[in-house]
Amino acid sequence: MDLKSLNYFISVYELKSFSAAAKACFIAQPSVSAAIAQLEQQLKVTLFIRHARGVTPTEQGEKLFPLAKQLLGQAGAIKNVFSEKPLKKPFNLGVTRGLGVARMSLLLKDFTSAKPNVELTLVPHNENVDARIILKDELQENEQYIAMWQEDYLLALPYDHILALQDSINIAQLDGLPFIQRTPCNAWNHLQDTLAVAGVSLDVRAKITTIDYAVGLVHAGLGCAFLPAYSEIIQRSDVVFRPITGLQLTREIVLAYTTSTKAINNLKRLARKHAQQLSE
Amino acid sequence: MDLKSLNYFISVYELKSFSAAAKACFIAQPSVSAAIAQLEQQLKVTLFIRHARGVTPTEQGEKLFPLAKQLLGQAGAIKNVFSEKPLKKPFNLGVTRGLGVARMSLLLKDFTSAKPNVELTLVPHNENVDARIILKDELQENEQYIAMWQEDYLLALPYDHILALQDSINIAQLDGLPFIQRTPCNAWNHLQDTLAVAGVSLDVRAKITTIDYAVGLVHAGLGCAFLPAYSEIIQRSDVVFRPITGLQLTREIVLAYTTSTKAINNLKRLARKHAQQLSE
DNA sequence: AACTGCTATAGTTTTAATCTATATCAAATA
DNA sequence: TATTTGATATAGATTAAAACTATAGCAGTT
Repeated sequence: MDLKSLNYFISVYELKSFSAAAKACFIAQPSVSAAIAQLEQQLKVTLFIRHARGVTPTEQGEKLFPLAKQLLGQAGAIKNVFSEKPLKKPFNLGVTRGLGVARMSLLLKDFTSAKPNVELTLVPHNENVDARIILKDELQENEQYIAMWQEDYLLALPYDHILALQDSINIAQLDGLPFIQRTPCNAWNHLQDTLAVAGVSLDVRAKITTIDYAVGLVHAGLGCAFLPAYSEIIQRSDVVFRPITGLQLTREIVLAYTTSTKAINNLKRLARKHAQQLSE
Repeated sequence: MDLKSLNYFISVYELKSFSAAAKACFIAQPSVSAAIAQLEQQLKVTLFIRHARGVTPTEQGEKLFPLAKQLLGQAGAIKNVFSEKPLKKPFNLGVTRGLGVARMSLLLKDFTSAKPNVELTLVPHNENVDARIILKDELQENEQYIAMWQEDYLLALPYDHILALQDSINIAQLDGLPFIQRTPCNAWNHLQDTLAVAGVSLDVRAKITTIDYAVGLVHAGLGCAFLPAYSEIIQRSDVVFRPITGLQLTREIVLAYTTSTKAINNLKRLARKHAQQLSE
């Protein structure tokens, strides 16, 4: 298993086709065929079901994809570590909780790379800022905004949880379930209200502030959690996300600003780009 | 850049010798020489200074080592993902905050893999448990323990912070420094006491519960933090850890238990093994 | 000074990746 | 229904890369 064959795997996965992947990777189709077959042999799993027209990933293929993506991303990051370094200049960005460190890092990395003279400082979102990334609920009257990310709240389950076999979960099935409570969180309050009406109670095993840690504990088997299902936690193959029937909660994340400077316009552009990328 | 050449790099780095690495990797020395030269050309950096007898890593080589190690570790983990799966059976493990999700995951993965009939549940450390992993300070009278991890509290700095150029930081240099406060944390209280005596005050920019998030914000440039410097955060190349002169604080993490069952003995063995590994 | 131990270079051999050609199969189209 | 199209798999050839053996060159040790 090497980076190149994983790159071919990712390409096949995304394009659902050996020949398309071969084109994308500028090699011949039989090379892709052989590389995937070799990878399957090395990992002792079947990664794709071959059809007359294209391929579909197996469960194992689905599991490998985010892992391969991450590994290649990290390899790319290693290469980046050794390139040039820019100078800096203050830009205060307010951030609210639970935005997702990884996607924020990608955005902020782009922002600071695109303008080498910008020195970013992250501050709590209720301080004096140049711009801020917050929940739409948190917008103030003097602020304009652009939409960034929108996420449904879903039930996070360990991948081997019995309920993970269902496409969705009904309220009654939550009764007595070990649960990780995220607090403070409006959605949690909504969930509690809905459960109370239905006469359902949860077995709260931990109270956690950060989404990342909540996901980590779901994975470790501590219980389930009700979380905004954004891309970087959905991509985890070890945690499954399922909608709760009759409970539809969404949060919207926006870039808020009061005046448009050059740096803010640049950030707006990047925010749109990153919002678009993550919705694909 | 591929996994194989990074593996050779790691071997050279650890053995400080091309020929020793060649032996360890079961290839000829000139192949190692060529592979490292190729890697240096690809990354456009010099990784090792060649001596008549052996090599020493450059600053860039030092920087690449943890990154390469992590990448290879992750690649190995991908391979592990596709091996067999065991059945389960309850074992309640209490865990205190700030243990480090990654190293805990490795320990717990080993634990659950070694005994396929054990179903691990993580619970807060003050509940009824089979065993718990806690700070030594948190030990109770009826508990025995084995030592696991010991960590000095160090100042975490963004890698490009001016203070990062020093080997250690004196108290006066902390005055007015943007800071991420970790709370609740005994070491923070000690730090505050020491600073108060010295007439030094910090510019606290955020209050964070989790160590991981604190490190994330240090990296993002929000400020510095005073954190236990355990392996997985030390390995980050984007955050530098420095001792504070005249301030020596250490925390000890232990595996605590009241009775010895088979599963606990197995966990004890693994805890020792993991403690040993992380001290190398 | 001679010996030892190391890295680098040169040229050769081996291995792996990739190529072209084409068989086979299923889906789409006329 | 027959034909065409588009896809993956297999076979054999070609190319590129990895690794080899041999040895030069240099510094350190005895």
